[in-house]
Amino acid sequence: MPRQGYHHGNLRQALVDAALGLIAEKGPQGFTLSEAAKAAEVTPAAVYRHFAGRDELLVEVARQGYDIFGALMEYAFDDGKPSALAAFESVGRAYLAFARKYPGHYKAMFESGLPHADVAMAAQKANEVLERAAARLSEHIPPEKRPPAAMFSAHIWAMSHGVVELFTRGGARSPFPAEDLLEAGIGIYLRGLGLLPPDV
Amino acid sequence: MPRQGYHHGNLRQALVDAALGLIAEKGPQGFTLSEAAKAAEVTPAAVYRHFAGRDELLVEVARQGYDIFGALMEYAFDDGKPSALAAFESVGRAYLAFARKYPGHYKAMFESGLPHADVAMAAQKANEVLERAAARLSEHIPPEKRPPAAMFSAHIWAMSHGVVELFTRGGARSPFPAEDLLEAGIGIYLRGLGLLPPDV
DNA sequence: TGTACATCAGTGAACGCGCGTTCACTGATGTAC
DNA sequence: TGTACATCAGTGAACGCGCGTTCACTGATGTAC
Repeated sequence: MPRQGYHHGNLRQALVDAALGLIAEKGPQGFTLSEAAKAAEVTPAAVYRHFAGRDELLVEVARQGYDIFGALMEYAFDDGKPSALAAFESVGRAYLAFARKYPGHYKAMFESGLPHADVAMAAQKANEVLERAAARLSEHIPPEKRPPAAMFSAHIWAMSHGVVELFTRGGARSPFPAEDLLEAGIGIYLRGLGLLPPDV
Repeated sequence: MPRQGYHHGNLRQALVDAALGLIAEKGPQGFTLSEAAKAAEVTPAAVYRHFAGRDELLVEVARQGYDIFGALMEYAFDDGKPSALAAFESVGRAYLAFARKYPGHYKAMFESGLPHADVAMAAQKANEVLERAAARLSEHIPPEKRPPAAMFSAHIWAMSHGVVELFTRGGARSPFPAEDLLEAGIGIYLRGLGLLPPDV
C-alpha cells in the first residue's frame, strides 16, 4: 500500500500518474496542478515538495513518455532482426501501439508544445531509433536512388502521427481500423521505395 | 474604418479575427473570450451580443476554417485538370499551404477537439474533395489491385497532417523544408500505388 | 528496548489573478413624421 | 430639414470559481543514544 498514514508512499510518481490520467482525458492544456493533487489525494501545496510547479510536473510526464517510447521502439526494432524490412514495420506498429497504450504520455509529448531542453533531448533520442531503422532498411536500395534516411524516417513518422491524431480519436472517423490503415500506408510507401515487390 | 465611435462596424467578424490571432499564437486552449474581446477593443460582455459564449465563438472560427479549406482544396483540385495526378499533387500542396497561411483556422479545426455538429459537417465536406481526387486518380489503377479511395485519401491526409504537426512548428526540426518533405513523401507513396513510373 | 530529538513530507488557510458570465444601464444610430 | 423616439450594440460593475503559488504550521518517521 503506497499510502500509510500521514506520509505518502511515493507522491512524486503518484502525481505523475494522476497527471497522466488527466492529460489522457482532457489533453495537456486541460490538466491542472490542483486536480492532479486531488487525484493523488493530497493538498495542492504538497506538489511543491516534489516539483517546482505545474510546468515541471508536465515536463516530467513528457520525459518519462520519451523514455518508454524510446525503449519500445528499440525493442520493436530488435537490432534489425529478423530482417530490416520486418523490423521497420514492427517499429511502425510499435508507434501506434504506444499512442494507444500510453495516451497521456503521447499527448504530453506531442501536444503540449513544451520547449523544454530535457524533453527535446529525449525526443531526439527516440527519433534516432526510427532513423537507424530507416538507415538499415535503405541499404537495400541502390545508392544512386536512395533517399536520405532522415527523410524517409520523417515520412513514416509523419504518417504514423497523422493516423494517430486523425483516426484514433473522436473527430474524423475512418472506415478502417487505424492499425490496418497505417500498415497498408507503410506498405504502399515501402513499395514506392522499391523495398517491396510491385505486385500485390 | 470599421470602428466609428460608439458602435463597432462588424464586431462579430472582428472577434473571429481576434480569436484567430490568439489561437495561432497559443492554440485553441490558450484562447480566452476576454482576450479576444480586448483584442477587438471591446468589453468581454459585448461578445454576448454576437455569440452565446466562448465555445460558440470557437465553433465559428472552425466553421469558417473548413469553408476556406474546402474551397481551397476544390480550387486546387480543379476538377482533375490538367491530369488526375497533377491535380492530386496540387491538393496535397494546398493542404500544407492552408496550414501555413491560416494557422489559427487550422488549429481551431484540428486541435481544439470540438465535437460540434456544424464543424463535423464542414469537415466531412472538405474531406469529400480529397476523396473525390483520390477516386479520380485511382481509376488509373487496375481495378483488381485498386485500394479503396477512402483509404488512400486517408493516407495522404495523415501524412500531410503529420508533416504539419511535426515539421512546420517548433519541436522536431526536420532537415528538410516541409513542402519538399511532403511532396517527396506523396511521390513515393504514389509510386507505391503504381501511379508513377518506378524509376526516378 | 525505550526515549529524545531532528528531519521534512504534507496541511490548511490565504493571496491575487483572470476567467466566463449576468445584469441594469446608456447612448449612438436609424426611422417616422 | 428638423425633431421625437424606438432600437439595440456596447458599457461597467459585479458575481462566483478554480487556478497556481506562498507560508507558517504540524505531526509521522527515522536516528542517536
